[in-house]
Amino acid sequence: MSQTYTISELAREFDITTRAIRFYEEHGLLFPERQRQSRVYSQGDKVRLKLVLRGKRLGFSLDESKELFKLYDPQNGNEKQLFTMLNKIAVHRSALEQQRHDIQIMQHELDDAEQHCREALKQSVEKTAGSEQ
Amino acid sequence: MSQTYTISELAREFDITTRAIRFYEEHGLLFPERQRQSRVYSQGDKVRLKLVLRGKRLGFSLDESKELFKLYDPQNGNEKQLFTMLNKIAVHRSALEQQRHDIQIMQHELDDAEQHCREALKQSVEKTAGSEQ
DNA sequence: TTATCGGTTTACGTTAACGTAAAGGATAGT
DNA sequence: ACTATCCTTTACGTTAACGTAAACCGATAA
Repeated sequence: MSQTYTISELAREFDITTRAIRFYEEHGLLFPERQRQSRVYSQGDKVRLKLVLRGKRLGFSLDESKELFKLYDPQNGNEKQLFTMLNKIAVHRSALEQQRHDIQIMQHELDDAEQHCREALKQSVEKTAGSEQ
Repeated sequence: MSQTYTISELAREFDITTRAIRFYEEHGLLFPERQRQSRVYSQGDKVRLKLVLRGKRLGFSLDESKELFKLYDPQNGNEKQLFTMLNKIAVHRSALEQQRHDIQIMQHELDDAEQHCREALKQSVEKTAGSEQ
């Protein structure tokens, strides 16, 4: 038997609320089983949850993450569908490239901002030192 | 005189609606002047708009972008504020690092997905070829 | 002069992603 | 038996980021 998890275990581990986890299930991102009435989450559920949260950090909507799930699992349909998939993969890929680019630029901007900040701080400290007796 | 822009020029250039642009102004991200009643956008406004949209692509909220503006412009306050700024810069920086990491992983996942997809496609094509006369 | 483009304000509508609260079942400890 | 601790469902509330529509002003081309 592979390990399973309760809803609050997952909530603790990923630092989210149980409400959010149930919400993700409601929207078809998780599929826990049941013991009596309680939800029991599999490894697969945990992985999907991780993917959802990673997507969120990149600004993906839940629907977009759901789309990615479809791309990841090997549900190879007919040829037309496979081409559609390849297309979607390409689209996601270029979006990620754009993001990488955006991040690089922002990092440089933060570098500049930090430098300006440090210089201003230096000035400030010197002035203070100069006015001391 | 440096160049200025009308609202619809910016809308076209960045492929957004004028409504969005006015919304950003309402929330203190842009500060166009007025000619009669019409808004006139400066280079600075254009740059800020670009920053906002870049932020959006990375999943930043408008408030977060607004915060970044404060970090970028040289409004060096007192020392305490400067330290606060350095702190915020560090926080943003680590968020960007996290995102870079997330992107790398997702890119690998897309690689895998594409490979699986191509293999399935190959199988499918071979089967079709085999059943031809 | 009338119609057509922009542009404007005001204001209500919408969607996503939960938060929050109410009311209650199941089980374990005292 | 009582309390506490998880879990459940149901349902209304909230925030961000606009969309959409109505009603209107000002310049300009026919």
